[in-house]
Parts: sequence; C-alpha cells; structure tokens
Amino acid sequence: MSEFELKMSPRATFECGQCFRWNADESGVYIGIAYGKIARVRDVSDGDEPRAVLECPAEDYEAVWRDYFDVATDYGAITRHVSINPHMERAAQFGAGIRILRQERWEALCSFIISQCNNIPRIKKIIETMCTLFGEEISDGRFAFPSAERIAGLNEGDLAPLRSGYRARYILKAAIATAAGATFESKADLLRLEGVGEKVASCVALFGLHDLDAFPVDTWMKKAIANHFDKDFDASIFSPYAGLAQQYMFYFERSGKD
DNA sequence: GAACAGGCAACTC
DNA sequence: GAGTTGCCTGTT
Repeated sequence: MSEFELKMSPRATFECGQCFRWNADESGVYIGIAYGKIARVRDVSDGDEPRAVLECPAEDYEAVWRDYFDVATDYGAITRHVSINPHMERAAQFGAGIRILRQERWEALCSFIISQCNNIPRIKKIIETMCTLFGEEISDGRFAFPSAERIAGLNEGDLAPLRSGYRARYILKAAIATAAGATFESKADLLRLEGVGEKVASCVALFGLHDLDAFPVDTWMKKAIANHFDKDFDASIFSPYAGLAQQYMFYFERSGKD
C-alpha cells in the first residue's frame, strides 16, 4: 500500500453531491470504490490549504486515481475565474478543496437516473444493493459497480430488490444503450435516453463526461440562484467553468452557513 | 392517511 | 411553451 498526497478536501469533495460510493468510517477516513478499485482518503489539512492522503496500491494510483481526482487541473485558477462576486467568493471559500471527480460514464449515468426524486441516503442504498447483487466482489464484502453489460442482461423483475420503482425501466434502457456501444459524448446525446432530462443529463455531463461547463439545476440550485442573483441569471457568466461554480453554490447553499 | 422528495414524460391548454 | 399529472417507494 502506498500513500499519495492530494490537494483536496475529502469532505467537500465527497459530500458535495457528485458521488455516492465514498463513505466516512468512524474515524472520518473515507473509503470508496471506482473503476473496480478501492482506496482510502484521509484529511491531513493543517492550515489554509486543503490536503489529503490517498492510500492505495501504487499501480492503482497511476491507473485510476490520478485521473479520477483530477490532479492535473489547476483548481486555484478556475476557482478565481468563477469567484465573480462576494457571494461566490464566500461559496468558493466554504467549498475549498472540492474536486470534480472523473467518474465512470456508465456509473454516473445510472447513479443520476436513480437520483431523480430521491434523497441521498436512499440513492446510496439503491446503488449499494445494486453493486452487492450484480457487481464483482473486489474484496471482502466490497463490490464494484456492475457493468452495463451485466445490467443489460437483466429484466425489471431482477431489479425489483433495488426498490428503485419506475426508474428500473430507465436503468435497463440506459444499460442496454451503453452495452450496445452507444457513445454519450455530450449532454445532447444523454437527453435522447428515456428517463434522462435536463437535470440528470447535466449531472452526467459534469461528473461522467467531465464537461466542466455543465450546470445542473435542482431545487437547491433554484434557491441559491433566487437568493443571490438577479432574475436574468445565466450560468454562462461562469463559462467555461460553470460546473465548478455550481458545485460551490450547491454545497454552500445546502450547508445553511449562508 | 396524505403529502412530499435533489425528476421525467406525456398530456393539456 | 407553460402548466399539470402520474409514476414507485420510503419517510414524515
């Protein structure tokens, strides 16, 4: 096992609503699974700069985590770009150390289909059940996210234990399209899927395609916009990094620290 | 028991 | 094209 330092805040990154498979243990260390690999991340910040240590096999860092945690992007520069007014400066301060994870496309698509009209604990529960039932076991009791091919071979009855309700049909359709080799390169591509509307497509574009200009608007974002911007608000004021602005706004609004 | 929840699609005017 | 409603399920 090796250790790698990351300039990020685990809490801000994992609790800002972008991912569902990172959970803190009793000592506050986050354990997560992505791309079929498992890792631990702990906060080691001492002063202003958010810092974390990632524990994983060295080969996994090269193969998966370096890109996943987006270490090559200069977040200082793009944070300054979106800090266009005092409110955004405060939001960016509060969310300091947020990184937009480069998640797997299929996992992001499936996860955000499940997210519609659902709260985070329930979304996590459905996803974990799905992984346990259909994912590959990668270590004791820990499962990878199931492949689109595996899900595409199931039917609605197979998905019934997830209790995902009417979303089950959307999950299957997305899995079949993905397994059949459909390429989702943009939000417009995603919008053609049944059960994928503006909000879900924006989330998948931002978190699964790393389109940093995607700007998902849910009820929290509607509140944030209403509270802090004019009626003629347009996310393009943050372009081409509206997605990072969205994460800061969302995380800050939900914190109630405003 | 009814309303609601971090949405979508199909339908109405 | 703006507004309304049904949809599964779990929680309040």
